[in-house]
Amino acid sequence: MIDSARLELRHLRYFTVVADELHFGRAAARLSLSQPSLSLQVKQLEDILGARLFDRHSRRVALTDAGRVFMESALRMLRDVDAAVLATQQANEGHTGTLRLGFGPMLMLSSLGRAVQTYRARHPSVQVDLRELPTSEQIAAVLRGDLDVGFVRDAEPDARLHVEPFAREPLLIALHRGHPLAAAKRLPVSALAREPWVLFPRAIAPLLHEQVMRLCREAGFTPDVRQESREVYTTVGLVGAGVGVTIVPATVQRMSWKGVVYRPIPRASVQISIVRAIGPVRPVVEAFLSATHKAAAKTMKAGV
Amino acid sequence: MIDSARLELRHLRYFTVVADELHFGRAAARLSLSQPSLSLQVKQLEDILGARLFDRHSRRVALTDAGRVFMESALRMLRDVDAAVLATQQANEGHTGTLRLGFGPMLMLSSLGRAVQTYRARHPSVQVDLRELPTSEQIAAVLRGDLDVGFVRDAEPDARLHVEPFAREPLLIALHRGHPLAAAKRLPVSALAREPWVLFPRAIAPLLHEQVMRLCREAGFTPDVRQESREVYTTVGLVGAGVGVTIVPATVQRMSWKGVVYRPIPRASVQISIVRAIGPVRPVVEAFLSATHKAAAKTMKAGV
DNA sequence: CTTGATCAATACTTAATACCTAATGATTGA
DNA sequence: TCAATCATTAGGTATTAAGTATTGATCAAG
Repeated sequence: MIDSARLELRHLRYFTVVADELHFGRAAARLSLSQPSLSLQVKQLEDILGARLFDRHSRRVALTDAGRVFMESALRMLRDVDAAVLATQQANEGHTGTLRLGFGPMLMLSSLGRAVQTYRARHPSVQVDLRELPTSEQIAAVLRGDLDVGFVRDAEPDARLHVEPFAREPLLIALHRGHPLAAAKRLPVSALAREPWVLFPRAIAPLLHEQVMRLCREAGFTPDVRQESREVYTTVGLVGAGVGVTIVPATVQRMSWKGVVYRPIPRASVQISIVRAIGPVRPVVEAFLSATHKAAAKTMKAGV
Repeated sequence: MIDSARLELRHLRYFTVVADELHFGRAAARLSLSQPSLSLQVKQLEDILGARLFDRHSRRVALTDAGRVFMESALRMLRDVDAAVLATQQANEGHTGTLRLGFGPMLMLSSLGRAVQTYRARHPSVQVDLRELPTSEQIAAVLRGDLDVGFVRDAEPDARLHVEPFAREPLLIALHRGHPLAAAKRLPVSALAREPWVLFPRAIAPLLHEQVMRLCREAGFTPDVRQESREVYTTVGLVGAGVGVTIVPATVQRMSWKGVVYRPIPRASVQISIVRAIGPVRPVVEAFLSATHKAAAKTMKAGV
C-alpha cells in the first residue's frame, strides 16, 4: 500500500538473514536477537509489503515467490547502501569530486603541470577542470566560487583571499634571433634601454608589470613600449617577428617559438602563489593542496 | 566506519527532504516533524557516515561534496525501495513468476492451447514453462513439485492430488484412407472387431486405455492389438502406414496426418482434468487457475 | 553599536516501539 | 501418544525517536 514509508533497512537486514537460514531460531542467533522479536519484525515487514514472504510450516520455512523477488531486491539494496556509504566517505576524504583549478599563462608547462599530473594519477576519481586565465580573472573567479584554487604569478595581498607561495620562477629577456644583441650569451637589462619593447598592459598582472618596470629603472631607463599585448603567446610572437624585446617568466621558454631566443636575468624571479577564498575548504581541495605542498617542498629541495 | 548498520531508511528520507529544501525548518514542516528532531536525525546520519553532509551557516544551509554524493545515492535507493515493494506485490498477486505446466499429448492444440495463449498475453511478466508429458510422468512431476499444474486425459482419484475437470474431448476412430471401411462416413466401433489394432500400452494412460477397452467390449469384441506404441505421433503414423486402426482423442485430428481419416464415435468422450498437488498454491498458479476456470466456463457455454 | 529577526543546535521530557522473557500453539517423527 | 522442534502470542522493559522550550549564532536594519 502507501505504507512503504514504514519500511526500514532493519527489516531488510533481518529478512535476508531469515531467508538465508530459512530458520527463525538460527537467524535470530546470527542477529543477536531473540527469536520472537525477529518473528515480529518479519511479520511487520510482510504487513508493510502486503505480501507473505515465507511459507511457515511448523518444521520448515520456505520463501514464497514474493519472498524470492523481495530477497533479490533486498540484497541489492543492502549492497547499494554499503556502496553509498563508502562513496560518501570517499567524497568526504577528498578522493572523489571535482576540482576547479585556474593557472596563469603557460604555468601548466612548469612544475605545476607535473604536480597536477601526479595528483591526477593518484586520484583518478577526482575530475580536474583546468582553466588558463590572467591573474585578475582568476581572483574574480575564486571570489565568485567558480574556481577552487588559482595559481598566479603576482598575488597582491587581499583580505578576502588566502595566498601562499608555491614556487619561484626566473625572469628572462626575450629577443629576436637575428637581433644584434642576440650574439651575446649574457645580456644586462641595461642593454635593452634603447630597444623597442613589447609588453602586456599593467592591468593584466600588476605586480609582474611593476617588477619589469623596477628592473628597467634599476638599469637606468624606462622601457619604450611600442606594442601592448594581452596574451603571452602574442607577445612572444611579436618578439619573434622582430617588433621588439620583452621580459617573460622562464616557463615561456618551453614554448620554443621559432626565431625567439632567451637570456637569463641574474637574481630576477617572480613568485608563483596559490590563491583561494578564505573560509571552509572542500575536502577535494584540501587533499589537493596538501599533495601540492608536498610536491612543492620536494621541488624546492631539488631546485626547481 | 563499521557503523553503517545503524543506517535506516528514515535517515535517507529525512536527508533528501533537507537537501531539497536546504532549510531545516521547512523540511521539518514537510516531514510533519519538529525542527530539533530533524536536526538530531541528520546529525546522527552524519555521525553514522562519518562525513558532514551540510555546511550550516547560520542563515544558509548548503550541501557538501559528500552530501551531493550521498544525495544521489539516497534518491536512487529510495526509488529502488519503492520499485522493490511494487515488484514484491506484483509477485504476490501472481503477476510475475514462473508457471510450470504439463499437458498430455497434443493438448496444446485444443482449447487449452488457446487458454494458455490468452493467459500469456495478459500476464507478460509470468514465464510459462510448458512440457508435453504422459499422464504418469505429469503426476510424478506434480508430486515432486517439479510441475505446478498438469493437464491430463485420465486422472484417477488420488489423495495426494487435487483433480478438477477442465473440458471433455470426443473420441474418434482413426484408420487408413485407403481402408475399405473408410468409405463410410459413419462407422460403428463394432466394425473394427476383425481389424488389426495399434494402441498405446496401458501404463501410459490407464483410464483412457480402459475406456477404449470398454468401448470395444460394448461393441462385442476384444481388440486385436498388433502393435503397441508409446507416442500418439507414432500411433497415428502406424495407422497412416496401414498397420492397423485405433481410437484417439479428437485433438489428434489437428495433426492431419497424410493418409489418416477419422470417424466420430457418438457419445464417447474423455475427460481432460487439471491436476495439482494439495496444499498451498503459489500466487502465479492461483491466478492461472482462476483465469483458466473462467476460460473453461466460457468454452463450455460456447460448446467446446 | 545595538536591536531584532532568523535559523540551527542544545537540554530535557514524553511517547513510541523494538526488544526481552515466558508461555502457548502447532506440527511432525518416534 | 509423547516428545521434540519451531513459530507465534502476551506482557513488561528499555531504547530511542519525537516533542517543547530555550539557547546561541549570524546577519540586517535602525
